[in-house]
Amino acid sequence: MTDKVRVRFAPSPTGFLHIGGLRTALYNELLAKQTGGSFILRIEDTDQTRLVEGGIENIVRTMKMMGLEANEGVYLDNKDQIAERGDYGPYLQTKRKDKHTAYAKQLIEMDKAYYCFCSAERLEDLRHEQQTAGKPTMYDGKCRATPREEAEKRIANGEKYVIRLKLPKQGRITAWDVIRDDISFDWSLIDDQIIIKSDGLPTYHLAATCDDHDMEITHVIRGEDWLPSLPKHLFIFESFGWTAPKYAHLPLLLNADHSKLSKRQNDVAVEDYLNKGYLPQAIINFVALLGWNPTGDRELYSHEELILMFDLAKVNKAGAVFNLEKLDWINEHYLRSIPEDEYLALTHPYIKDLNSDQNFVDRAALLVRDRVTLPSQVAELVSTILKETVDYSQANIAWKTQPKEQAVERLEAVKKLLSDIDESSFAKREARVEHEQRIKKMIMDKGWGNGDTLWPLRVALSGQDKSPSPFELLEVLGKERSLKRLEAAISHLST
RNA sequence: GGCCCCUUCGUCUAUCGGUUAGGACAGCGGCUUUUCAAGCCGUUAAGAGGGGUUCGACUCCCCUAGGGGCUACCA
Repeated sequence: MTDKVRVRFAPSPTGFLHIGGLRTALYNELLAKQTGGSFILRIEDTDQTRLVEGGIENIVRTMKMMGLEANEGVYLDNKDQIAERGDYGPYLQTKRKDKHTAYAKQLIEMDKAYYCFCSAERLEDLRHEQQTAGKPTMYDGKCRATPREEAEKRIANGEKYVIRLKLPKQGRITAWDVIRDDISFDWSLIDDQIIIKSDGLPTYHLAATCDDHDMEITHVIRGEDWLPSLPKHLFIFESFGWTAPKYAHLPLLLNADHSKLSKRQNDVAVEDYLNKGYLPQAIINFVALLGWNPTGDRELYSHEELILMFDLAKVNKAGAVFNLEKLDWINEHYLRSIPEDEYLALTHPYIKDLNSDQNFVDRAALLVRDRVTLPSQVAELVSTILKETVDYSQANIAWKTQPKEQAVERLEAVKKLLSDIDESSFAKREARVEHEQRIKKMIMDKGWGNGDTLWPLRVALSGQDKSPSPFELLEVLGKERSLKRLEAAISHLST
């Protein structure tokens, strides 16, 4: 036995990485990294009816994109093929079928489990009966007393069967949870859970517990929806005489109406957020703080800082509403603080076709950096600016009630002022300050107002009522484009 | 219905018996300003209810209410 922390994220490959699963994976990873332990990815694929083609690859790939890579278990090799690493494999649960079968047999030997021959129909009828009688719906224990020899004979005769846990029928069990402390349950209300299905594969309850033991998992960090089945899991550990891992049941992620986060009300796939352009570090930051906070007076943490500060015992008990406004705010923050070239790479796909001058495109993108929440939003803000010919029909070039003639006069003056500057210093990066000083000086000298000069100038350059400042626009457009637009605006006003 | 869990501003949260109950997002207001953003400053807003325990409860206990989860040969 090691005393190192060994934790696992164990999704079932039903298609995609769920945002709640991401947080579970993250908390596992944080604990592992913090303690120098192992973070294991195990795939729980025992439900053959719910397998989705490519589901495993998708989950692993998404985790990798999020910066969450398991150092043990399932991964994708350099040919993008599912592979496994580590000394506790296999890490694909169905490959462990023989182990599970053996453990189930052992439980039967120990009289901690039994064969059950009840048909799905009988079970359904039973449930229905109990329901209408207002009683708890659970297995009535019909096969519990069937002698093993008789059961084995029936199996030999080809009868279909499942294996059920033979749970105590009286007394209480008190379980301990890192987040919730003691929780106790009445054994009489807990169902004799099926652990081996009629297809021979184990259910979660057997597979997860046995695998956790075999893999020497020290902490099971999983969603709160597993809390009710904790006694069954502890029963399995106890039956084998194994030491159970520490359990930490995470509060659920919620819809706005406080129901369990669902597809109907929210995007629940991590890739949905990635596709929209949310940055991995923003999603991680956001999700980490849903249900946990190291101090309460700080919102922005890098992955490394989260690793340093994470504390499982400080995780909240109550569910957390998944609120996109905060995610937006965090994303804006990261979008503005990443290196320029990263920002450009993110926005490029949305705007690269708007103008053939890619340098122009890039600088326009930079112009609206503090106006966007998501990279895709640059397109709308920048499309008018990037068009070589500006359409003024939707814009007001003249300021407020300013006469057209006056706007023309101001534009002519600016045009004249700018035409003497040579191209290279016109468009250099620091030029916006020079443009501003120069133009404002002229306005002062002439005794004009800022508004009646700068508004027409800005709209002439951008073609938009709302846009970045004229000085920035001049710099980004460069001399030729700027002068062309001034002319165009003047002629638009003169018609 | 039964079992289990949960309950601080609209939302995410801090507080681990003594605070003017703090921060953040959103909202609102202001500053700046040629517009819109950004930025900066300010501001509205909370301990579900009722009992205890205690000199003193958001904090501990009980009850009630409300919410959620589970109740599958799914995880």
